[in-house]
Amino acid sequence: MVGMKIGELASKTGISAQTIRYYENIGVLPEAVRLPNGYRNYDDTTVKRLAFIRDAQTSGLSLTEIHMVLEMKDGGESTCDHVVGMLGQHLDEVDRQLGDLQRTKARLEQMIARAQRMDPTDCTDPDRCQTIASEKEQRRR
Amino acid sequence: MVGMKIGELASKTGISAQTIRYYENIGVLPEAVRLPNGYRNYDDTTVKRLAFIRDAQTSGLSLTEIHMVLEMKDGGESTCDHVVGMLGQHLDEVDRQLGDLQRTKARLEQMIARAQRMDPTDCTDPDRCQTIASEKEQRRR
DNA sequence: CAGAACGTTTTAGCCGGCTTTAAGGTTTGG
DNA sequence: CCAAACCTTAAAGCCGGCTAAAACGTTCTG
Repeated sequence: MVGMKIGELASKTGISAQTIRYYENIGVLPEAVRLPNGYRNYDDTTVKRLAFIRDAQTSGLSLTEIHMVLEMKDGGESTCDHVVGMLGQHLDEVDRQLGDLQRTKARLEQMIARAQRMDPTDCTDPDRCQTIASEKEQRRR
Repeated sequence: MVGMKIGELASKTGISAQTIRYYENIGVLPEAVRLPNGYRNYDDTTVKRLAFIRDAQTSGLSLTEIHMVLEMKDGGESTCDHVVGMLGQHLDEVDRQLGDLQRTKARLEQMIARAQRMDPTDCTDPDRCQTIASEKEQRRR
């Protein structure tokens, strides 16, 4: 089993053949070696590389960033410092998103609670929804 | 000040004129009344409606969902039950996203910690990054 | 030896929420 | 009276990460 075609690589990795070609297009995969008939030929290094891509994606890295890391690796540079820096930036971003999401959650819970103790006949203003209206507006009432 | 043109509405609400037209296109704003010269003319109900849209967006509702709520309101139906149901679904979704994000955060922290106690000369495998490689792979080493 | 099941390419579409561009018409200020 | 600043429309572009379609060539299976 020295090589495989794109379909086998796809079923081995769970990544569709179209997506694998797309990855080659945008550069996260190098140009594949071709068989005499023009078919792409892969070996296990590409299986590993795709696993790496999936891992990196799961960690929230974009394909562009993964591309950058892989380019440096392909160029033989040491990437650990760079990778750690990028991961730190990502962690910051994830923290920001967590904060946003927690505020959104609090908002939603407040609104649901408010809606449940509200008289439905209050729902009359055609340009306002008492349930969704901002807290500022709510306090003013 | 009985009416205003789109520019004034834009500066009053902080929502750009293009976006306001876009909202009219997709239906979250009703078709604006026109002045004799064809210019859109707005009053304060639209200011309120845009504030409502921003509030609903901040609560994580998509324009499509906001559109649905506003359509029901415009049709005179009581929307509280419906809105509460939608908010509940959103809360579930937000919880799911929070879980994802917390797992991602844990992953990132683990990777950063691992990278910092790692020997940079280990960074040799051209298809693997020791820092980003999956936990499963890490344990196997 | 047919036809299914692969492979190839280029191109376009999707999601959401805008933003930009092009090519005009109207109004306002000095 | 002219230019700047507003307004109008329709259409295209953007972000990311694919997915699908069309139109073709190759290889495997019965």
